[in-house]
Amino acid sequence: MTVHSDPGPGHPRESPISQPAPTAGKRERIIEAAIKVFAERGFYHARVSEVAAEAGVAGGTIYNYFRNKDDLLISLFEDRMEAILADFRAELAGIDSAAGRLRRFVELHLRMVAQNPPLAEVLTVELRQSSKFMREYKARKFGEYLALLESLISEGIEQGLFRSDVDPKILKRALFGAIDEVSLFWVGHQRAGNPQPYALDHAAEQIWRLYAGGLMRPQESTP
Amino acid sequence: MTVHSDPGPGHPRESPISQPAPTAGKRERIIEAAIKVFAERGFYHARVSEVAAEAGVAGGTIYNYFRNKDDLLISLFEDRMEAILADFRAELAGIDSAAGRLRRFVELHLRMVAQNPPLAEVLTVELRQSSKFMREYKARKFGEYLALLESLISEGIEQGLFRSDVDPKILKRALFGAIDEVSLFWVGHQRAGNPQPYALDHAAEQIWRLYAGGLMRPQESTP
Amino acid sequence: MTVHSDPGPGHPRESPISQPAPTAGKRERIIEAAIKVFAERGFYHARVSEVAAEAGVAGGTIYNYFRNKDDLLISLFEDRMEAILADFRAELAGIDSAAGRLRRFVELHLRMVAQNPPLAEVLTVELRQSSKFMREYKARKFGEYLALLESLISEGIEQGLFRSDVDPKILKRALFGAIDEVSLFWVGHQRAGNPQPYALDHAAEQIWRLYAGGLMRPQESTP
Amino acid sequence: MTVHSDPGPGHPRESPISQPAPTAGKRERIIEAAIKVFAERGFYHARVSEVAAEAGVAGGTIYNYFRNKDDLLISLFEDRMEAILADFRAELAGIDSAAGRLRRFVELHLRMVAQNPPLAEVLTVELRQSSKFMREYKARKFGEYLALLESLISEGIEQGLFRSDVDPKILKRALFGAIDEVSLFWVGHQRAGNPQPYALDHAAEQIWRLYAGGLMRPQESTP
DNA sequence: CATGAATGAGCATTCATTCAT
DNA sequence: AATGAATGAATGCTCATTCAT
Repeated sequence: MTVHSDPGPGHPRESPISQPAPTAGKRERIIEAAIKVFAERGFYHARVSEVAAEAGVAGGTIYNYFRNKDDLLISLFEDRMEAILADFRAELAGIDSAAGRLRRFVELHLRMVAQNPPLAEVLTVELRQSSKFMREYKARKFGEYLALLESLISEGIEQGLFRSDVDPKILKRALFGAIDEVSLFWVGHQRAGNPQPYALDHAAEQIWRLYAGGLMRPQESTP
Repeated sequence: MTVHSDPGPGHPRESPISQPAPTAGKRERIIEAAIKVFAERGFYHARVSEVAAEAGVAGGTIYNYFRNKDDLLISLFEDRMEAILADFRAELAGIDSAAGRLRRFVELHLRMVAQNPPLAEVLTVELRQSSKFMREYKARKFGEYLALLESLISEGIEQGLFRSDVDPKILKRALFGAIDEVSLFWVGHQRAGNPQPYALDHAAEQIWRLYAGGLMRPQESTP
Repeated sequence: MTVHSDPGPGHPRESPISQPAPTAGKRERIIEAAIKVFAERGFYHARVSEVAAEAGVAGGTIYNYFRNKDDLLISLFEDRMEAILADFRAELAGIDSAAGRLRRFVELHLRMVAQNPPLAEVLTVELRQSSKFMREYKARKFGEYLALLESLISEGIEQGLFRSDVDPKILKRALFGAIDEVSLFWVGHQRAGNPQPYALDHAAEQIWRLYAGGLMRPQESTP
Repeated sequence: MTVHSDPGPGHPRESPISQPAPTAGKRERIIEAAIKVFAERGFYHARVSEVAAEAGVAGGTIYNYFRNKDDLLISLFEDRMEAILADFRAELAGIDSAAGRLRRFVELHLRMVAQNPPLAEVLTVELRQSSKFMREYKARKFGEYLALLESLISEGIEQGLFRSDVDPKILKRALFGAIDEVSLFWVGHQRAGNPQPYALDHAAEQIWRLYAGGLMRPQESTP
């Protein structure tokens, strides 16, 4: 499934019954370690040996599971984005109104940030840097996330709930950028040892209220 | 003024009368070169020697004007941010209504992006990475820009134009994030050789309409 | 007999009666694989895992039969040189004249090259490199081959067939070097996908004629 | 002239007047060091840092003059082969008879070996190994040396001095192989701390006598 | 005996920075 | 001030070897 990364010796994903393979979870542990280390030190300042130490494996072991440092970042991204997308889709499936779904999306993103700040940092900050190849890769993969967001806006328009003069191509980015920036500041503040600058659910409410007000047709009021 | 960077042999800013010193503009040329190279290759992939070549100076010359590579990025940031802030303040000074000023802010940011895409890339992308020191530095310096934005929102609330239940601390970040994301996608698209995904002034209008709708008190309509 | 290499699980050579052990031939398969891989990639570029793959065994299995990579090369050398020497001695046993035996030696060497080019490459090229220890080892083991050659020349002198002013110590090396160089060029040419630069039996005749002319006393003519 | 290697900062070859450039001789010193270290330890066992230490420069300096370790070997080869060829051509220019020229060639090769054993080792041993690219490169460059040898044989045939049934394509290799093997054994013996196994000029005489006897038409006698 | 995942020593190479000229 | 050759610390990656299963 992952094209660019060796699934690793234990091939954990391919043993459905899976009495824990000898290497079960090793790939996972490396990814977890990478998220932590990349978030703390930044991708370029992080040394592969630090990731290995954090994962409790030898340096060379990383290369049994990932082609190189770049591939570790990409695989991490792909792996976690897939899980997040699946989670989001499941959560949104039970909600009828486009407005409710969009609101839920905002909440879900910020909940994810609150539950796993280092992951949020890595997913949104680290991949902006790195090689041209990785920027392109990220753009592609990240597109799915934005496509989901765009579909929520488009649905709202189709349902006659949102104003018809909004451009979903632009507003999906505007909304994502808003959520992302609010998240990252919060995450950075935490890391620096400061108290929370604001509660994330308060932020979710603020953002949603703003966008609801901007998106909805005049007669609608914020739910 | 610049604490961390050597103003350089010509000290151009300090000789107000100054017929251009023999090295006048050398510091400036290096900064211009750095913007170009950092935008193209990313801060970590850019080599100091590439910046030097682009600026038409020898590698060692960079170090007559900047302490090190980090300092070059920071100085660049400081230098350009000051100019941008001064420009924005001048532009906004002539506008009365908080709504008009906020709208103008969005337009100015996107105009800046359109006029100098590499600068936009460097200012918003490159500084997210880098060392802990630089992240903190950026947060501080960047705060002025956000403070300006916050003041515009706060004014709107004080003037009774904007809803009183919005949190300017959060919404300034939401608005900045929205503008930034829309900008960066546009910039990245351009760099990749693609046609523009959207016109930036159309984007400015969309963003403004959205935020206006969300910020303004119900009885107000988008201008 | 083999001091430095584990004869392996089947110990085939030490059980003279022995119906082939379950692993019989595994050591042999590894050696064959090593000859192929070392010839193709060179000893230093060849990876042990490549040899294992070529032999159809797991990487670790190599180490049940050989101490390490160096030992694999040495064992290969020893093994094949013994077989070659036995073959040569048997072939030469039936020839009376020293001249005929020397001529046959040249033919046998080139026939061996033609029949097994990769082996020829490994035996003569790869062992020149490698560690000091291996160079010395090779010198010793290889000496037997040269000793055979020297004995043929010495016999010719004793028989009054060859000139008495030739130095067998030097000429054995000269002759070996000549045969070897002619062989290796031919082998390299083949590997590169080129057509044969010359027929090896033509080369054998040329070399023999040259050495016969140079070695034999004036009144003698090439047999 | 050298295509694949940076001639280095001082560009010593390009300053014909050459008051010693600041880096004069640095490239040369590195090559000398490389010859010594490669001969002692073998190309693959030699570390770049050892070459640097031997040359009295920092590790990184090597890379101001050569692209990488391979390029150092190739450049070394090219550099010295050119000098040797020029030397040989000059020496041979003053000799009339093909036989005399061929004899001189043998003497020159062995003289070169005696004067610079490490160079002889590197030129003939180290380049046989290494990557496919280098093998091909060597074949090309080394061809010039062999072409000179072939021309000497061909001339002898044309002059009616050598037998017309000898194949210069094969015999040039046979002769080179003979000289080379005799040389390398001598060199290896020296390095191992043993007394010389034979005098090199004695070897030259033996080889020449052998080839003269084999090449010359029956009525000719060795000069 | 066979396996192959795990190990970690080893090393070429890069590139920011210095400093003699 | 400007230069650019020299420096050497820093690190990603390879691959021979081990050993638990």
